[in-house]
Amino acid sequence: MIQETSYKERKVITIGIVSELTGLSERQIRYYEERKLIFPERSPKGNRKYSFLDVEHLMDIANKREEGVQTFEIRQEMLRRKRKQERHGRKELLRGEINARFGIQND
Amino acid sequence: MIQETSYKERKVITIGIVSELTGLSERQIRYYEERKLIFPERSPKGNRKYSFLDVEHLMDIANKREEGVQTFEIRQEMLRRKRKQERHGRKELLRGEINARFGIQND
DNA sequence: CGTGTAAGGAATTCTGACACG
DNA sequence: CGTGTAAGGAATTCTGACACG
Repeated sequence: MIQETSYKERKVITIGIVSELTGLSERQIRYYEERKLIFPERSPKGNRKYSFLDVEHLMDIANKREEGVQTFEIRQEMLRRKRKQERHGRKELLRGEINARFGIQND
Repeated sequence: MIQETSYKERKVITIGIVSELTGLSERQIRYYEERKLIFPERSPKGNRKYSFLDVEHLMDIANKREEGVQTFEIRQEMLRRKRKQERHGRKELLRGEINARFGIQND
């Protein structure tokens, strides 16, 4: 858990390779970024860098698009899922704090 | 085990990013390839592609070099380790076969 | 809306070579 | 031996724009 971003999350893949990996055109990949579906980092001189997780997201997006789902709908789903996770995260955090004070001692 | 090369082994990182990640110059990285310490794949048009595992190997190589170890020595160590692993692999395979015929039934 | 494409420029990468120690 | 560097070319990536449906 104290790990610094695992392989899956590290942004190290250039757009050309992402294109090969996903089968999407560079145009499409850049457009999905414009629509805020994907968030590459940038190298010092401005080149986009993606993670394996980004690649997986892009493949999910590609599937949704094939089903005719529009980008703004995909975005809404993403945001909904994210908010849900945040609520879950806060709940876990709280559980941890309560345990720390009143829970079972294990040290 | 039936997984197709995990994130760690997939060759998707270009030399510029490997250079950033390892602190080595591109010249050094290419030279270590020439000395057969590292084996990038190539994109259709000839660009080198590395995996995270390659990046780790390069960092090990960098450490060895700082200690003054020469590339051919690093190579020898690599080969020794590899042969040892192969022997181990064959042993495990054999153990599996023996078990399959004479071992405990578990199906 | 989602994607293709031509345009022009900037950054990346490649190879083979010369240099130095 | 290990690494830097300048050289020239090829491939990559970037942005903003026009096109089409």
